[in-house]
Amino acid sequence: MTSGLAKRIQRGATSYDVAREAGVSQSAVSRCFKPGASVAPRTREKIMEAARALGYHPNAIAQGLITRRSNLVAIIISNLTNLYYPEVLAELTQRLSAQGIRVLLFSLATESDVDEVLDQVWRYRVDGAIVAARLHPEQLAAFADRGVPVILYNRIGEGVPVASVCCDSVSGEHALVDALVEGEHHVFGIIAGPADSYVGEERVEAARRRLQQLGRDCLIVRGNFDYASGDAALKELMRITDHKMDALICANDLMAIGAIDSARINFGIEVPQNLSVVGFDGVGPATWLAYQVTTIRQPVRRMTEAAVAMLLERIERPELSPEQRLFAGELLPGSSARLG
Amino acid sequence: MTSGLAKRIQRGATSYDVAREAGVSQSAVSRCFKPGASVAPRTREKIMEAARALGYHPNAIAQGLITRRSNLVAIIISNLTNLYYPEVLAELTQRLSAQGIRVLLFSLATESDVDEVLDQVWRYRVDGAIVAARLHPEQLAAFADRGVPVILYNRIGEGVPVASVCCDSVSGEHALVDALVEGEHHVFGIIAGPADSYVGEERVEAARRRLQQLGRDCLIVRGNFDYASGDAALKELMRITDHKMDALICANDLMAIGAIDSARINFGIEVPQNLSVVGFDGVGPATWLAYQVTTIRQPVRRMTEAAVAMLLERIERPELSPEQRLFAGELLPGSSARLG
DNA sequence: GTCAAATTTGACTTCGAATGCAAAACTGGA
DNA sequence: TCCAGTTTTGCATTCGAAGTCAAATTTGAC
Repeated sequence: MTSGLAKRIQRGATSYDVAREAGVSQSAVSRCFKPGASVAPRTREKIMEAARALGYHPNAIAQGLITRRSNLVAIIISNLTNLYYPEVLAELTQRLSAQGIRVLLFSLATESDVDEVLDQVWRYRVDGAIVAARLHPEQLAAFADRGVPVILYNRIGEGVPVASVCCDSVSGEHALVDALVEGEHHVFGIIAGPADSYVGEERVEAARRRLQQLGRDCLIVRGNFDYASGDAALKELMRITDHKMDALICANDLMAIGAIDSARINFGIEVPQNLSVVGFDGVGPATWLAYQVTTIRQPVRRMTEAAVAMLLERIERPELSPEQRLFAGELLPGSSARLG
Repeated sequence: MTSGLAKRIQRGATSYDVAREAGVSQSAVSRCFKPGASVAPRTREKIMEAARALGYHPNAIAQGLITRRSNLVAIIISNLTNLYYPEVLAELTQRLSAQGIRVLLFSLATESDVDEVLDQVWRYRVDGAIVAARLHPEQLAAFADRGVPVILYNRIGEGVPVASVCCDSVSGEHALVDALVEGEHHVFGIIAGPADSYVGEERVEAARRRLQQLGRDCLIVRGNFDYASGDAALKELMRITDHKMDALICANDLMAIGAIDSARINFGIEVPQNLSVVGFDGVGPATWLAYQVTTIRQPVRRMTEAAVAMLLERIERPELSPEQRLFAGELLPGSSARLG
């Protein structure tokens, strides 16, 4: 093994190296790695042998340049610490991988990062993007301008038509509210999500409307989707209802869990005997023995599958219309609420 | 705006387009986007103006090809569902982003995927990799062969010298065991992690040894790092100790939580009055009111910071030796154990 | 063995930005 | 105004694989 050869391996052998080693042209090597190309069996064998010997792997960067297909998809997620997203991310990544597509991950710490992130997204010429973060209409429009298909996850393009995959907040909250009302509750509280969360607002609005339709009032306190804010919001609700609240609707499971712990530990309230609590998402801890939260489980597998399928479709056929797919969640009865 | 121009924007304007628009050469455009290059102020202005008008963003793919620097780093994680990893992933991604480096994410569903993942890693000519998954020695060696720096996260290269960042299992478990022994416990149980987890084995071995040094026996049952296996392992331990176990050491927090719930709910055992439980990691739920797990909190921020710094150093200077950095965890006293 | 058809192969160009080098354009001092 | 020195600019080449097209080879029918 010459030093030149060793260096080649270090830097990554090229198709020319393989061609020389196998005594063929670079074109032949290229064809050999392209499924369905015309290469004689003997030639293919020689080339594969040489490729193995040199540790050759086609340079995806060079491929991307000439084919104008990077096989990269950007996944943009704002808060990975929301227990719901890691599962989504793992599913998306594995499904995309299975389709021969790599994931360029962008995790946003603050809103202001978005433009920097988009700059990078454009630079890498991604074939598409899946977004679970809040983007401005102009930012969404930029995707369309550049012909980069996007799928929004659990949010819709506000004002801009964008393809999206969502879990139906309205039907989910209806089911929860109906069951709570059947269960003979009198004072309803709601813990909302942060004001900038699309699903948070949608869920709360759906619950509030349904309660209204059924002739019930409710008090709303804002949280920010985490455990501590569930605790804090519960305290606030107990204060303003003079401890009379007996039904609590939370915009996600994590706040429901915070509220349950707070009720039990800070107030000595029994859940569900004296207070019914319901959540939304169906994340892991919701099913723990201590909580068994009554909640709506999002069909994550079906939703991620749809997101990937829709994205791939649009990469192949950019003219497809911005379909919105809405998935119904499943009511997990749990035991954190007395239902009718 | 001509149709040709519109198309250009669609496909992504090139430096030639910008050059033509600004009336300069492609080289000038290229220099204009390279920090510290020599461009006259007036020229720079013209170019930037044209770039803005055309929505030009340098093609990172083409840059990567010519400079042999993709500015991509692979992050390989086996189980994102382990509550500990999302936090690590978010930190790593944001820190790398801040350094102008993009993350190519690989999430492994099964062991067997590793070789496919590595194939892709080679194809994309990543500048480096951060690995929180079990790789065979030959797989690790492949990184060295190709001159791609790797940092292992919470594991070390078995047999192969590889740079790594770990949280010190031994000192952590020593602290926990010492405190438990001080707390007058008599029957010790351990819930181990899955056999293929490096940190799992290390933690259990450290705890077992320390107990032995202090003259205590212990019973070990294997779990797999999730909530359900904490529950199952607790049941098993209660059975084989004839309900006499009064101290339980878990290889991670999630199993500790499963065990606490199981003890309280399935056996009516008070924690920590009748049973002390300790964990490891310091993940979010460990601090919830219902648990307040006595545990070792890993210094995730410092660890991820170190991992990124070490990786960047090695990308610049590949000859650097495979340093191992060990971070001490912090004992979170919690209230799931009676300590001395 | 011949010849047309089918298959396989290689030369050459392309993708878009970076860079060495030489030419061009400035700068300021005399 | 001229010239040496400096800064700015453009030409031409490069990175590595894909794809077009024409040349070379193989195939098989007669």
